[in-house]
Amino acid sequence: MKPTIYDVAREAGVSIATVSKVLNNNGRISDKTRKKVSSVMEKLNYQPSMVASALTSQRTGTIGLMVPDIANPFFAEAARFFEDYAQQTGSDLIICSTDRDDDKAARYISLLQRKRVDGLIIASHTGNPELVHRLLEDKVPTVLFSADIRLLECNSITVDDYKGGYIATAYLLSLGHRRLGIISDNLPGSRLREQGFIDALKAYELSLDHQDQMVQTSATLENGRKVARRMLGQQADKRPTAIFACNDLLAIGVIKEASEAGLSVPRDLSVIGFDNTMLADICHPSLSSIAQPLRDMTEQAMQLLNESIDNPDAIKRKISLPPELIIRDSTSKTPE
Amino acid sequence: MKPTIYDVAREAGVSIATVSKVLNNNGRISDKTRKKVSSVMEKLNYQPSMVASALTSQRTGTIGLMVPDIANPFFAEAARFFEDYAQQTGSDLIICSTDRDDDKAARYISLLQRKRVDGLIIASHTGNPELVHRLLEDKVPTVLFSADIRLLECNSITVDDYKGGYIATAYLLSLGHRRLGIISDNLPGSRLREQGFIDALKAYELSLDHQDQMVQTSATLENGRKVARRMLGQQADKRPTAIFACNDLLAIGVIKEASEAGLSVPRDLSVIGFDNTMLADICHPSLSSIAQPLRDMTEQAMQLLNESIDNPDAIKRKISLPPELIIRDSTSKTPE
DNA sequence: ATGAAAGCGCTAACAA
DNA sequence: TTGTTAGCGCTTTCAT
Repeated sequence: MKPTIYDVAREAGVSIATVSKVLNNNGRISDKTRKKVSSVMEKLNYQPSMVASALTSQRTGTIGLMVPDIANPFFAEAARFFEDYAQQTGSDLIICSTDRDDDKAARYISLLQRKRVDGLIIASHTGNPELVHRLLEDKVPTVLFSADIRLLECNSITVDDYKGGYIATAYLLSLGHRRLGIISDNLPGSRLREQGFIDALKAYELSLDHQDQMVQTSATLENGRKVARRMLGQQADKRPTAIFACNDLLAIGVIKEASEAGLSVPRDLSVIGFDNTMLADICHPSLSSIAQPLRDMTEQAMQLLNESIDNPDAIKRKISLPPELIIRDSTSKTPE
Repeated sequence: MKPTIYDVAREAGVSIATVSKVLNNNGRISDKTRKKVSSVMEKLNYQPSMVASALTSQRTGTIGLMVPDIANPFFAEAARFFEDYAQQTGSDLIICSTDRDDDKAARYISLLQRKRVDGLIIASHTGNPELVHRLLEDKVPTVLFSADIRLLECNSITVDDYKGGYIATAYLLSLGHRRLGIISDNLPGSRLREQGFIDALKAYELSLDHQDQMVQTSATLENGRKVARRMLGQQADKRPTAIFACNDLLAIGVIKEASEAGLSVPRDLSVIGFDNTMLADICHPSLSSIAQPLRDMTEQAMQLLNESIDNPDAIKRKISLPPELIIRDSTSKTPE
């Protein structure tokens, strides 16, 4: 069996309280006994049980990270940052993919609570605010990430979606484009991106002529293609010369479809995405995109979470960080 | 405070043993008390502490997954499968990114042991077999994933790397290519892929003329570009007409570099990758690749791990699964 | 500076 | 069928 604190104590000829003290480096311990105990620990290859210490200290040192799908590059990249920040405080991450399924999310939340995680980061928008509401009632330290529930008094970190939509659009307009299309998904953040899009058009005294210039779909490459097919199927003087897709996957779908339809990106069509995932670099032409400041966002989120863990009654904050325009090869000026 | 088993027992007018029994659905309990207890649990919103039960049962229900980097799509995709299989047994995953750094890996292993995870999946090749060796000595249920340490008697799941290298190469040869290049990384599996490459050449009575046709580098897009630059910089009748890259990222680097150098893929150069990550679909032209059967591999790995958890002395097995050739648009016949 | 002892919230063997 | 009780391996007062 694994050695316990008792084994160490016996072998070192001290009490378990003493061992605990050198372990946690608190209380006053003479240098001599500290050395003695330490050497015994070494010798026995003692690995203190965090499950036992969690039982007494009420801290597990693990935090739960809920994402829609860890195989999605945006969330995988975010998870990596979270992991790194967690590690700094000696914590680790349990990762849960919800597939944006409320039942699955509920089951995972329940599991994480039974595991007594110190806190929760919810990067998976669930359609159901009730889930988060219950967490708040139970005073479970929680922060929403890259998604917010505005009517709920909860911690959240988001990119400024409205501004992101605005600058993406303003950029396309500045390149001379006047017929724009937007493809968004069905998440709350995307409503804001759409609003930014519309307001940017207004600033140029433009507006959307017809439905087909603004469509919502769930975020897959295939859906990007489908929508593009429809948008680009219009006659040449009606179809958009630039498309703003609310995430990179959709944008790449557009690029692929355009290429296959014989349109050259960016010569015949400019495309801009959102999220600036590693995919933006990989597709061809490389994708201009609106970057979420992931590193800062995760850092702020962890900070908020840690504060919330230290003081569950701390006032809740909603923090929004600025997006950044990343220009690559999928956008260019209009011909004339 | 959160309600405990005592609260439930008191409220239901029974002993904690009874509560425990209805909780775990064992022992004989009358229907009446079961109902009573259940309703009290419901009413109090009782969430049994898994840390307490872990302390007694010696099972935490969590398994550790060590990967080089969870932001790497190959491992993110694998993690997703692992998560799904873990969920079936009510477990969850702690994910650790090692960056292939032995110290970091060692620290994570230590952390996971202190957390008393039920088992470890190591998908992160560490240069140091000693780490795994120690786990084996401590009888920590462990399985190596997509990497093996051949001299160590340990569980492992791998794709048949040799065969993968062979069929990739045989495929290129069947297309008429005779001047081939290979770019591999510095992992053990890649040695096998190289061997498969060489043996396939032999079967056509070909061999490598010179060093430049076979280079090793670490697996990044940028490195793929660098190597491609060198390979393709040779005069036209010397440079390879097809390149086998030992993973998708390198392959995509090659494609990007070739395009920029004015070569058309696949007309002027065929490229094939390895791993068949989602990136293969996203790049342009889409990438032919050797698929690792991730779903099967993860399933087998979880099965091996579970057996190993149930019986730490179970005999160790090394399982190798067949790769599959996935043809997309980055490969084609030679002109003549 | 060190130790005794009382929990933390469960499980499981044994009694009743 | 139900309850008593002794752990599981720690932390933390409170004595000494």
